[in-house]
Amino acid sequence: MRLNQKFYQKDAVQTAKDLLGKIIVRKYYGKTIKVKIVETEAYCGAEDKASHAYNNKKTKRTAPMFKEGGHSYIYLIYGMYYCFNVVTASENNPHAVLIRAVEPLTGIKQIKENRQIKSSRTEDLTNGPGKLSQALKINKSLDGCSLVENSSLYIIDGSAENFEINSSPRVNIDYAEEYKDKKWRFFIKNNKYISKS
DNA sequence: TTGTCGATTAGCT
DNA sequence: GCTAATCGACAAC
Repeated sequence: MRLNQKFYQKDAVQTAKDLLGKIIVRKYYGKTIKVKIVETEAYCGAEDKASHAYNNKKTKRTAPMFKEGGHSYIYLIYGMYYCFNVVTASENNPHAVLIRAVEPLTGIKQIKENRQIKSSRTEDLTNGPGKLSQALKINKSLDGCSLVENSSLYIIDGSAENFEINSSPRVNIDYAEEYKDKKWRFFIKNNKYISKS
């Protein structure tokens, strides 16, 4: 079942943990790809120095972060990769969860078409934020859309499997001073699709 | 209008 | 471990 509005109305840290094990559904040209979320990072409100929305900085790029929980926030990084975030909490309270890695479930043929990599390892297809966006054909046209209403990108419940959640400091945010050591990166323990050990 | 640089990745040493 | 690739958002002028 699709996750409802209420699921996203929590702070980013709580939602980041709750999103582990959930399924992202991506549809285009009549094709469907499903992947399981195995790694996330929380970016938490105006106080978080690692966040693009630190100090309530609202710009053209960060505007979706100020929407109500349940919208997407997608931006271009390093001129070549997109990062996919899920906006959480309430309107004008800029929380977001970066999806860092997923495990392919269905549509692996489509994913391989989108990725075009030399490596034959399935693990290399989606084990990083830029990789999974490429794999799912996620781009600016989906920026700011509602994951509760949109029919080509949304998130559903996972299976009732049990797993253990690990946490660690977030990746590549050395500039964030006292916030860089916060353990706001969450991942499923022992899953081989996470981006780094 | 211009210059800087990033919540990354792949390929090479 | 190191670094090029490649773009638009952002801030300074």
